[in-house]
Amino acid sequence: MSENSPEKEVVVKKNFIHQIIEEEIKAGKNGGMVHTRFPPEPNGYLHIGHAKSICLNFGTAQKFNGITNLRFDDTNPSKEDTEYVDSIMEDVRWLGFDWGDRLFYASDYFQKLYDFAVRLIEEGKAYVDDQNAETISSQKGTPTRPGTESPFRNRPVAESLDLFQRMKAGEFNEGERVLRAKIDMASPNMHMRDPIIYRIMKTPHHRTGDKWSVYPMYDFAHGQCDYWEGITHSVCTLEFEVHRPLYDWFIDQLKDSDYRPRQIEFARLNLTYTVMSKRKLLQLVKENYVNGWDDPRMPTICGLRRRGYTSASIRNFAERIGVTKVDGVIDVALLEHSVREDLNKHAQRVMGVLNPLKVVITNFPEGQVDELDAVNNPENPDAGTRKVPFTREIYIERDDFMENPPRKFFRLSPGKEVRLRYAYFITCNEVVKDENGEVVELRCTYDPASRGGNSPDGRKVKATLHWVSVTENVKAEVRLYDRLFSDEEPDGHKDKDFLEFLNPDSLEVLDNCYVEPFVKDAKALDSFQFERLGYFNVDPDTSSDKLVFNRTAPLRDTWAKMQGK
RNA sequence: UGACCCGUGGUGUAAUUGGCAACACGUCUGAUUUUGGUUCAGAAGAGUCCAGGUUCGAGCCCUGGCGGGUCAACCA
Repeated sequence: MSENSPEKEVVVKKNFIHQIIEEEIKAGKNGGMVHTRFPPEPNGYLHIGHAKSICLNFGTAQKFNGITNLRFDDTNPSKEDTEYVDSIMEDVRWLGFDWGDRLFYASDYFQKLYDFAVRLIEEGKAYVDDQNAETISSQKGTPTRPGTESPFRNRPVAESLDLFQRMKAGEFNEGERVLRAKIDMASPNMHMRDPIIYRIMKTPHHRTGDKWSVYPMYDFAHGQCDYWEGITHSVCTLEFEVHRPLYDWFIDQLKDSDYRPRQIEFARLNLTYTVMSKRKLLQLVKENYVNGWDDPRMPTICGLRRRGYTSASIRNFAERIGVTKVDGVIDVALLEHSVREDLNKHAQRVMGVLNPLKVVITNFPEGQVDELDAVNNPENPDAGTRKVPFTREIYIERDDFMENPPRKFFRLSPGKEVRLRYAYFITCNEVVKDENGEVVELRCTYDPASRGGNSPDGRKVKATLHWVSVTENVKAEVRLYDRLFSDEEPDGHKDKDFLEFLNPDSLEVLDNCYVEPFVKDAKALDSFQFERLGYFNVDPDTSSDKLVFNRTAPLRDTWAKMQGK
């Protein structure tokens, strides 16, 4: 119904990367071509932080009439899997982006990468090191102290060549030898201290099987892939800033013209009340703190989608937050605002009662069904109207009745008259309680002249209540979500684990809810506004005999806010 | 004590590249309303981390501090 709203395209603001590109184009660089790439590692599901990167990479290319490649950075078979490849493609597509026929894998370049490594050895710019991980690491030095050179650093080229070939042939065990670039063990940049560029791995690769037993490291693969694909702008997050000299060093060895990809770093997205690291998200899933990667409380793309977020709202959000090198934290309220804005314009309105309280209209004929007209979306007259059945017995929201109301409570209470949305004015005459003193039923009378919601005598009422017929309805389960963590920055505490801040009330399941018949044929992911309550969408758990809704976001609620004070 | 990066209302982003700080979210008023939603009108809130300097003029340039982040995986 409103999963996507492509008609309203996102206005792309100018950020510092666009500014750099504009200047380059003015200077005639790359013949005015802009070619970006989105390079996920297939070792987890995409989250809202990746969405920012996706929108940046694809959006930037679109802005400058360029193109974007999708490239899986699959250089570590021990962590990667095709399960993730599929979900990543689905998510990028759902976000509304298209890589055309430019789907690549770092593994496509394994042979070229290997050949390039051989060339570096031949040129005396790389060597095989026989030392183990601990030894190599101890020779690395520290950020303030230079490292020491490996005893194998100056072994004959022929020897390195032979050993590297035998590493590839599988003659050695994992960890026995590595290939290192010969750069500068005294560099103030740790990444330039003879970085390891190939390691032995015997784990089968999800695409190349057991063809290889040596795999390139990220630093040795990424820039070269960019180069071979003709990428002009290699946009990545801030933590790769210190890698840039190494990225450039490899390109320097490789390039045979003026062309070279340019790495530009930006700040990754952080959101209040959530964690964003893949490791932590994986932990939440593995240890069952949530129900899978697509749990609607997760900041994953699939979680947000299941929660009812539209791709348009995520694209708008990505645009709103901007792109800079300042690493900060975005208020989740901005994300929530983005969905409400989109859903307000597009969501079908419907009435649903979450915590039912039975109301008997004593002067309404028994057995009669009154079909009333209701507006489908006040923001969009073209959405038309529908019929809602009204009967002698209805449900209203428990919160909409108070026996002893405070001054500002406009809703129903003994003796008071309110409007039932699209139906009639009713007055509460009697409160029926059970033996515990709990209100179990209200007995009201209606004014037949107020059909449709207006009284001919011009009488005003302060409140309009939503309602659902006791006999004409669809029963449903509704899942209410709150933030997963109770702390603004759950992983921002040095002395406390982020799990300590898990919100025990992040999920509330209501299984005695009633919705008007209109929703009976709703399909998974369809979005609705339950009037006065919020936006809800149909969960895929829905079956033919059980309708399940997720609350995407509540409506702004000034009454709740007043009470909170 | 090293290298690199960053520092503008509560939060995020802007500022025609040197011309008296704007927009969004949030907050608070008020109006409208058959959703205490939406919409509309308005308000409060920073003098741009600090100190010097250049200049008629600095958030933008220079110098020096201070604060924060990243980097010592055979991860990406």
